[in-house]
Amino acid sequence: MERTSAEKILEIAQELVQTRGLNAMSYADISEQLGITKAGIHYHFPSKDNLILEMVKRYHQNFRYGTAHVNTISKTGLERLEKHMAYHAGLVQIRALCLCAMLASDSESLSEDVRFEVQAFFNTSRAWLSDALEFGRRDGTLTFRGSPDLEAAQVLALYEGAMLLARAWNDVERYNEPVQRYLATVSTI
Amino acid sequence: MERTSAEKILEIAQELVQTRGLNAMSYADISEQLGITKAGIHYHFPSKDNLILEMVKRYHQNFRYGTAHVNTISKTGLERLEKHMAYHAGLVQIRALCLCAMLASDSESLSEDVRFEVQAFFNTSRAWLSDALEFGRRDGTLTFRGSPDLEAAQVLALYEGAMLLARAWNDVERYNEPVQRYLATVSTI
DNA sequence: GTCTATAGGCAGATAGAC
DNA sequence: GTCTATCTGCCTATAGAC
Repeated sequence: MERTSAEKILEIAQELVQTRGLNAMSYADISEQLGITKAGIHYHFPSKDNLILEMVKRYHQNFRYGTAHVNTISKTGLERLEKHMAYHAGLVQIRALCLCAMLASDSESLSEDVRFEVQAFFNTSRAWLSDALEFGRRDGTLTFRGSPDLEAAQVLALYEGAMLLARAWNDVERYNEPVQRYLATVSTI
Repeated sequence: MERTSAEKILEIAQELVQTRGLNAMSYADISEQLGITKAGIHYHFPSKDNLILEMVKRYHQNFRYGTAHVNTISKTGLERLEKHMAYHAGLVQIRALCLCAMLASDSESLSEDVRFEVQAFFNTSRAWLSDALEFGRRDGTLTFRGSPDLEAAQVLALYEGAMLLARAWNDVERYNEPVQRYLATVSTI
């Protein structure tokens, strides 16, 4: 199965949004990187809003696939968390933010449809984190007080914030420092 | 001492950047709210980059004044933290992000000068948080493991991330939930 | 200091040929 | 599906009158 033009567009556009922000990404930028004209992109995605909506849906779906994969290859809850954090370190290293974190900051420029999809993504993230935490508590690799769901909300805020701060220096250590410190406090090992 | 035009411009522009983002704020927007023309604004701030630079310097300075005031009126370290968090809840309520968090997300659109000022602001924030934490540890109202500086970095990431997430729902409770939970874990009371 | 007028560029989007 | 050509509108910024 070959990658279609629509998929290539989404891929390139997504990286541009994650690194530059919604309003600093243009059809001209995608056109330049992909090698087809702006009009060609409009054939696949009539409006920018439409493009962003499909982008977030795809990002959300890829997140589901990615976390499902992490679940299968990880033996412990701690391992799940570690892999999750490592993945986000990779984003920081290419100067990217989580797509939905970037769109949350550009929230006022979004259509209602996109805002709902962004919320849905964060709901999925929180639910997955909650599961990972609960899993780790049961297998004895993680320890924390209170409900996994509330702990998950806190972890989510922590690493999204850490990614944002790391951007100010373009230094992945600004992300790793607080995140590793958190992992050390919840890890029983 | 009356507020000068330059000050009014900075004030209005800052709120626009905090609520909409750097690239979604224009001289036309400021012009509309302030009642003087775009050319009039260019007289005070020749370029947008210049305007943003002055804005961040002013924001940083106001942060110093604000935290110094919090220090004088607070009896405990816990009280300092609580006031700090309450201030940021106010920002969330008007759909604003911390100015420097917003600019960190728009980092790729910034001049080097502005990026340095954003870093300086975060350094000041972290240092103040570290002091508040240490103060609280000594007065017995706060408890946490390890160095106040590393704890400060984590707290900073936590509430900046919580503000970002709260934006996705435009719901201050999404900020309060993780932040209050954090305060509960460090409070000895 | 603030105005009118305008330059020059880039944005998102469309029409119609191939 | 992709192209060339073009539209309209907004952007930052400047010139010059008052």
